[in-house]
Amino acid sequence: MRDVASAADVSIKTVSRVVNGEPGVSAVTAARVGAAIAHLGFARNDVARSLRSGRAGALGLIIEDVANPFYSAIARAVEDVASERGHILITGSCEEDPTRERRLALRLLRRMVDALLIVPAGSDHRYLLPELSIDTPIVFLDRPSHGVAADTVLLDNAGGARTGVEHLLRQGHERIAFIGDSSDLYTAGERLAGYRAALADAGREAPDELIRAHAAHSTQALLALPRGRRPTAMLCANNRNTIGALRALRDAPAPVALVGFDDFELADMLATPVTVVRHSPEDMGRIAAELAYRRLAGDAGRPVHRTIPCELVIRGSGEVGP
Amino acid sequence: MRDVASAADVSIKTVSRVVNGEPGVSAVTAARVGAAIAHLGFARNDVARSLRSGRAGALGLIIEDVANPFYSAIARAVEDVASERGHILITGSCEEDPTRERRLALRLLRRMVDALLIVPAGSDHRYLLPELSIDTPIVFLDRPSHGVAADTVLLDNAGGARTGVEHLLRQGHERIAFIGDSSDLYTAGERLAGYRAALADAGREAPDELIRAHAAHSTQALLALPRGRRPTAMLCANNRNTIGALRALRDAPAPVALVGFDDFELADMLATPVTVVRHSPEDMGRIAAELAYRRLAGDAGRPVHRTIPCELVIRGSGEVGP
DNA sequence: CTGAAAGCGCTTACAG
DNA sequence: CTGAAAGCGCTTACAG
Repeated sequence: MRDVASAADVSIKTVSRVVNGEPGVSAVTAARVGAAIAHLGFARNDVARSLRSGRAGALGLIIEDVANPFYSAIARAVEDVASERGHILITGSCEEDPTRERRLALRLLRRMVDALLIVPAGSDHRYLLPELSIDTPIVFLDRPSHGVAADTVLLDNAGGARTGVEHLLRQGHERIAFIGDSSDLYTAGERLAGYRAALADAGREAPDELIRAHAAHSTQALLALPRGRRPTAMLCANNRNTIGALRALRDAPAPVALVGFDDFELADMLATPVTVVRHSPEDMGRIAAELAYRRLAGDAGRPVHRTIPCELVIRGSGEVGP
Repeated sequence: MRDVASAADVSIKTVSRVVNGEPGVSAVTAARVGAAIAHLGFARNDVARSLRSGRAGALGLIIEDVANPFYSAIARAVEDVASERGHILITGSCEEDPTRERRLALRLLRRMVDALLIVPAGSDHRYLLPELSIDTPIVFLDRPSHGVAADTVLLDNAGGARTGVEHLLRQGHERIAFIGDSSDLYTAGERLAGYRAALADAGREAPDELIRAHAAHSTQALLALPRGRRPTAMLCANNRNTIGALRALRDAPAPVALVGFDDFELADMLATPVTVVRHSPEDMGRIAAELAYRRLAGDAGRPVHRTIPCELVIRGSGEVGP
């Protein structure tokens, strides 16, 4: 910028004005500066700009794994919102590891990201308290925060699971299994609660032997149960669980009804197209980013909690009778 | 840092030494500084650090779309390599738009990324020449650069396509279609060349009417050809083309053999499991990132070109006879 | 419409 | 082992 200034015979403040499109520069001066910029191949150094202004022009996003379609859909939606404002997106994968979550979060905050969006792996976010008080908006996605009050965007986990189970009950199923991850995981716990609630409303209880983790393995175990205790239907709590169960069911002697939580590519192309509880990860990412920008625009109201709805998509696997 | 220094009654240089684990600080002093850091909740400002050192501690990655599994696998591999070095990853999706590619590239370079990895959408990269001469390593992935010499990591596109077609020829197919995107796209063009080469080696030519873009639509058109001109097999040039063709083939009266370029999730779970030409996008991302770090470590040798191999995975759809 | 001065928070390049 | 000074390249907050 100093070189441009001396080439155009102006001060660096005037160069700064031209580079940033600020008003108050005569057309003649602006043209001279523009020519010098082009001639020298000048490009603004945004690191220096960030240091002075205190804002990096970047959003930080921490997810479990970018290679998982659910999270990459979120990342893409967040990127689109950031990009509209000329901001960039910094993404980190924490692999369900609270230590990595924390390390990544602090690393991004040291970069002075304008806001931090986080799908938390840990269950204690008090380490973020100093940042929250320092005016960096933090938004939680998919899972709630612990120990700090912050904007949050969740799915209707319990409602979606309930809808799936109610659908299976309507087909006449009596024994409906639940295949999910450990209910320590927030979303798995909520979906299990929805499953239980649907059964309770129907006057049934959920036998412990029908509630399982480790999709592929436990589906085989369920199929090996004696007739009468064997489930005729199952709710799979996420896309990985569903795919694991489908692999195990491929060799099943008798058909088993299946509803999966989360839609997935090619669900409609399998031999028996898969009925799913669908939602929009794109909406989750977009809404979270918009909440962050609202805070940056000065909204200092109480933390906001938004819920993304779920809907049943009927394709075939959930309509198999008992 | 200044506050820490005065709290610990040392200079900021000493605080800097402690924060960065540099040697030459007595244990007593280090402990006093450490206590002040903990007490004040100090965290280093990495933007200031980057400005002074000239390095952001970040890798920039430009891809077509993070939500596409091929690219998210690359992004994840790059992130893992960057993360080992304490670096972060900034990702941008350019949607096959040369203007967005350029805008994103310049935006990342203004942030002083240590290196830029790019899956190019455009066909003129001379706009990067000033940066290359300024010692920012740039690595091209999946498609070659134009007008600048740079490290490049490509798939064995032609070889992979040739392998797929040779496999279909061995099954006795005489009329093998090619379903791909416009051959303006580098990878599509290379795969088409491999297809042609395999047919030429077998003493056959590729009739123009069997070479098509727009997978779903043109698969239907091919099926509507009169017997004798109708293909009995097809090579699909990428994962999107394959899925499009599979949707169209679902209602086909007679089975058609199919080999797809790119593996994809659930390929083995479809009614007829899909034979594919498989490769490793993870290797592509990892190798590209390693090349970038080798340059940063001082390697100033000639641009390197690496090729990722392809292999045929036999699953069923490619073994359907004519 | 234009510019001089200060400063963002660190690291560099020294000196002692 | 420790620190004083300069400077990275901008923007801020002024003054004229």
